[in-house]
Amino acid sequence: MFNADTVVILDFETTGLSPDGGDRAIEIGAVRLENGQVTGRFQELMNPGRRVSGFIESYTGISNAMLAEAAGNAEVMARFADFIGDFNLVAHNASFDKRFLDAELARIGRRYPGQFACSMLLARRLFQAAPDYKLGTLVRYANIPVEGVFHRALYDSEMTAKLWLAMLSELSGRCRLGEIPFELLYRISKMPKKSVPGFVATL
DNA sequence: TGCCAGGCCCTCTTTAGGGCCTT
Repeated sequence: MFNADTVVILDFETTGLSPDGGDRAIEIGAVRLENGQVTGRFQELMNPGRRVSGFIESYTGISNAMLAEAAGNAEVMARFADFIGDFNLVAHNASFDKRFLDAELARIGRRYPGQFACSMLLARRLFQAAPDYKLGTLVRYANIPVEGVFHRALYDSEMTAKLWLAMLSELSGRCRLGEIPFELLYRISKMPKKSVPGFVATL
């Protein structure tokens, strides 16, 4: 197998774009990848204690009625902190999900020790010919079958996991490494774009 | 009252501006 590291790939649905501006998580979805296989899934709605906008209802398909029946953020995020444990994390445009994860966990006094990698940054370096770097575009670019609706947390995390595996496959096809550790992917995702092809050729 | 993100990346750049990506 080309990656023996276990990673948790996650996606939040939220009330808006900025936790600093008062926005909250309303759904968390995640898959655990072990040896390239999905070995765990997590999906829960959470009630942020306020109504969400009509825009968010239509964007996510998550209604105020659905959230009214959900457990509160603290209860759900505590379960999610147990799920991620000390594994490394991945999300598409991770700077967004990391802000919400940090904010929601800070509210309940929980932390995570792993590194947080971004599939969008890695795609910009490994799929430089892609037309753009939206999750849906990259999934189609990598010829990953689409069989659900984007903008729900578990589905988007499943698609991000498949994209992550497609990038692992792409990289393993371009180098001689038998196993590609998370640390290497993380390092490539932070490298200047121009230096990536030359670096990969040395592996 | 009125406002409302932020990190990355490119370029007509670095004493900056604007588009992308996430909800």
